[in-house]
Amino acid sequence: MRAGRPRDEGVRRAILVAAQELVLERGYAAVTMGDVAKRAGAGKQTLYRWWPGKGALVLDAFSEWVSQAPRLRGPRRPSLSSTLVELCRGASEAAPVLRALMAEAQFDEDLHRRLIAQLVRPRGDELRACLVDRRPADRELVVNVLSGLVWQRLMLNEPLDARFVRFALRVVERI
Amino acid sequence: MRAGRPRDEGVRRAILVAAQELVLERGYAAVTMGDVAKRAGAGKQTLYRWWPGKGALVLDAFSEWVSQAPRLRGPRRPSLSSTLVELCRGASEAAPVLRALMAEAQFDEDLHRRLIAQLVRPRGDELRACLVDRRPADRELVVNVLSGLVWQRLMLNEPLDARFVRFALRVVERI
Amino acid sequence: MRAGRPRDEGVRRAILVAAQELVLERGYAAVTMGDVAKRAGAGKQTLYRWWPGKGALVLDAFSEWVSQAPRLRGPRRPSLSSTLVELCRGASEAAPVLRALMAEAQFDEDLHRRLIAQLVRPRGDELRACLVDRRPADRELVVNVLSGLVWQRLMLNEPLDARFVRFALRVVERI
Amino acid sequence: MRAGRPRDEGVRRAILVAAQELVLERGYAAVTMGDVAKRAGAGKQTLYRWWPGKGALVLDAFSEWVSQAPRLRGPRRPSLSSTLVELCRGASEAAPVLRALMAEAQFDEDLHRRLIAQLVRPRGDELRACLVDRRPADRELVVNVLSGLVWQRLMLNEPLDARFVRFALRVVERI
DNA sequence: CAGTAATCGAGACGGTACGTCAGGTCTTTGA
DNA sequence: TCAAAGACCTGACGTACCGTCTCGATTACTG
Repeated sequence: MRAGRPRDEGVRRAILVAAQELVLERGYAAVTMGDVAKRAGAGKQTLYRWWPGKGALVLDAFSEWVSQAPRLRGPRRPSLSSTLVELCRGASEAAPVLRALMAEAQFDEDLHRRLIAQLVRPRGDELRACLVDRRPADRELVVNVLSGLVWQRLMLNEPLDARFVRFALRVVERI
Repeated sequence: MRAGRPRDEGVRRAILVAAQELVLERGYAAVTMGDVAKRAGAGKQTLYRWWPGKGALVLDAFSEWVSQAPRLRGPRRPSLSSTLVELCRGASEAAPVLRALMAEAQFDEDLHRRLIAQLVRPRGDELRACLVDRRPADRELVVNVLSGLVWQRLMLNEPLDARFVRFALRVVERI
Repeated sequence: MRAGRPRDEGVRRAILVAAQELVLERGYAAVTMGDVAKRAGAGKQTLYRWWPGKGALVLDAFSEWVSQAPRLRGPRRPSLSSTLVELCRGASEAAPVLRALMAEAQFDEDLHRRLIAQLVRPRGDELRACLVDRRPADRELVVNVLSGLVWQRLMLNEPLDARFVRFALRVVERI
Repeated sequence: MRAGRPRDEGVRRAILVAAQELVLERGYAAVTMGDVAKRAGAGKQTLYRWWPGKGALVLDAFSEWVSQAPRLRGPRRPSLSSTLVELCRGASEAAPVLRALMAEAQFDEDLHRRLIAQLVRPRGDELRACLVDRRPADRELVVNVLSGLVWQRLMLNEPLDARFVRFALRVVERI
């Protein structure tokens, strides 16, 4: 093992919790690294030791939050519609954070990569998994269209509600 | 006429030109209001008198730029494919600015409204105009899908090239 | 007479009144040329046409105010003590303005000259007039000492009250 | 010891030196906090962390300068005349700064207190120390008169030369 | 009585400094 | 070596006021 004092896992969790709370309270833009440090009872340096910036930190904070959410993990393959409903529910709740992260990622190459790896790709994979009985080319097509509709909806700040889900499913069944 | 010294049109144009040049040279994030003022030979206050911030200013600068671009204005209704090609060409050239503006708009309600009114809606309308022979419900569906695909492509920093256009058209003809 | 529209005397008075009121309401430092113009219903240019800056304007505004004050103008030569009392009363009332003007004059050569000509010298002359029966050398000495004591008192923001007058008179009778 | 990085004494000195140099080169009014920061290789925030504004900073810069000057510190009590000569020499050299500080203090209550505590009172005490063989009441009287004469001379921008010293001493011996 | 010249209110303009804020790094003490 | 605390440099922010300018409108005198 590496020499020196080991990383304090409690501190890491405190930081993520603080980041999450503050972002939910004030919104992403109104939270600073210093705020998070203070709330977590940590030093700013400790934040920067483990995360390159606010974006990556908040991304981690909400990755955990999302993965804690009860996802449908039955033995049977989930249907597209139930998956889409679940996905929209999550995206709707976390909409302000998702918007902010995607926005910040436009100015930060590294965050952009992380965001795609931790959020965009996994959601795409979930959808893809519901389409195993489609032709591979069609599969990509549908995944692209659905993901495009959802992200556009987020960035334009329009609701990801049941009406939208019906709309999206109507599109898919036409393809 | 209104009392007082009238707004100097030359200054307005100089500011927009300066903003455009600087954004193209250095990229949106690396340009400050002070830079634009200096390049335009204007005072910062003059910028803030007419625009609420960098986002709105750059949006105006590129709105004019876009509207100067030779758009297809034939007497006949343009085809969907040619419109999409043209739209992707424009979006591809201005991609860095579009990404930045959409990103900034996530943090700025006012800019969000302006962006939709000056960029998002007009492009949607162009597409819609090519679809007059579709059923109204289908029309909205197609416009949404295409616009979603394009914006997603922009935010994920993937190329809006000929291959993408073919892909998008394939989607549309299935609907 | 010179061609062109003649100076509007009403405007001049309105500006002086506005300056005076504003300075009394908010204090010298918190008043701007723009404020005075607005209150007077005048344009800023009109202010700058007739005064070089805030200092000179306020000086004029309070010169008139001071000269309106009922000064002892009897047929007989006024006594030193009554003159000093009167002078301290005036200085005490206008203390904030006097402090500000003298302060501003330290940064403005022109205002410095005006201040001496319109305020410092006249007050010295009033004192001098009470000392005609002293030897000329003594006279200057006393005037200098008294004026020094008063200005020091102003700049140090100490009260110019009856106690001070007694103190000053005690000094003088020793000389 | 207190936690956190301790104040960097070198930075503090660099700032004071920079302030002093710039004020001597350009004059108080032509120096900005930003100038001082740049010259000192410091951030503006660091200046504002330790001083509330330009006035307090320059006051500190010249307080140190004055205290470095070789003051008469003989075993014997210094004479009034030699003290006054020395005081006028210092005041004469630093006249522009003293005028500016006293002026600024008229607009800034906090600076006013600092100025009196760091400059006005100490000089008065030096004079008072030369007058221990006078009656207490006379002592205050003389100190007030001398200090009044000096400050008036400064504010009216008249020379504090040998002639003035003789004049002042003549006044005192009459009292 | 038209023409000239200066005034006036209004407010845009270039410029300069302000004081604040956040980002990210560095330097202590202490565990 | 990690951690908390907080000083530090950097650079942009948006505001305030300065003194000048450019309008249209007004008001005298001048030819």
